[in-house]
Amino acid sequence: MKLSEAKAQFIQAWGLLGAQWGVNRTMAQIHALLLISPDPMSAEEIMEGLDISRGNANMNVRELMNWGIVEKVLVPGERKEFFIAEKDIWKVGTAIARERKKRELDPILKVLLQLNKVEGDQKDKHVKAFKEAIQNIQKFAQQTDSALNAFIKSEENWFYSTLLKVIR
Amino acid sequence: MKLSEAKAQFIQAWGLLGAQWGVNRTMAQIHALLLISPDPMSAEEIMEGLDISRGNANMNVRELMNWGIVEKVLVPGERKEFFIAEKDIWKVGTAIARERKKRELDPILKVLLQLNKVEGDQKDKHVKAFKEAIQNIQKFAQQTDSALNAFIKSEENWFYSTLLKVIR
DNA sequence: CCGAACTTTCAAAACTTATTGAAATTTAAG
DNA sequence: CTTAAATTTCAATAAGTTTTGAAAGTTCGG
Repeated sequence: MKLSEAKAQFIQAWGLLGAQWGVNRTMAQIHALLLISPDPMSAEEIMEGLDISRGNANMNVRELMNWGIVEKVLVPGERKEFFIAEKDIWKVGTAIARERKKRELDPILKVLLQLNKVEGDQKDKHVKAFKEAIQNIQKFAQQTDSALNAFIKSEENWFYSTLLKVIR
Repeated sequence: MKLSEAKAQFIQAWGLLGAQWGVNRTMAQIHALLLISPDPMSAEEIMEGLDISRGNANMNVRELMNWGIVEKVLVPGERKEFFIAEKDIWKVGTAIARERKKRELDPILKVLLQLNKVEGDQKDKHVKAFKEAIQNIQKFAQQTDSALNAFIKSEENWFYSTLLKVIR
């Protein structure tokens, strides 16, 4: 397989994956493009590489920076801005986990807490079924929350353990 | 808070969560409705409860059954079909994990395997960057695959440990 | 078998989300 | 400063997804 073909395939696959994760497809594709690029890329290069408009490129690069997995770098002697992706995929994973937890798990935990306050006769089977369901879900959600927090935090340990390997 | 209000809030929250998980909103809402219902519900009751059309209800109930988290039950003396949701939320979690792994992780693992075959001069920095990126992602993807498989399998253990608690 | 009750399908319409591109704004070199 | 290059914004539009509802299909009691 030729490099150009392989690149195209990877960008496509990463884009599809992103789309299913609620990340917009272009955002994931830009990330893919930067992941496999040996050098920082300019907005122009991204636009050309993916055949997208300037506005689209700008918007999605910004969002990737918000997520903390793409950075702006300045190339000496160049007026333009260049971008690079975080190449440690574990960091990317924890960044995604952090964002999604914020967007998804945290709000539902808040709602579940509220819903425990439902009033009504314990003997009413509707009330009983509701309370039971909410409590089970809450228990599960809290377990998931703990697991995710551990994963997100693990980034630090991973970083240090990698560092240890390098300096030894 | 009144029960009716609490139900509406839960259905709404669960629907939003589903939407962000790439599950269609109505599908998640039907699941929520069934989760908190003390009795099996008919297509009519679902349509009325969520104010959706017959077609929409039918389609999404079927999909929930494909995912293995909703079942058809027959109520003696009734011509209609009724539906119930899996109430063990851990099972629901593993069912979702299984589906998403199938839809998302498995395809990218396949692509990554292919992409290792890229040909080209190892000294070309483009080739080098590409191979490195792919290998790192592959490693991470395989770790994730193992973790998910363990989680999906854990359902059995969970089931037996719950059973043990009950029969003791 | 027949017919009524029920379920499924699917094309068209409604709704949602992403993209474009041109205008407005910002930036930095001279 | 001024100017041109670069970036950002955003209204219009395109693309994609979900929902509806009526028609077709299925099932079952009599």
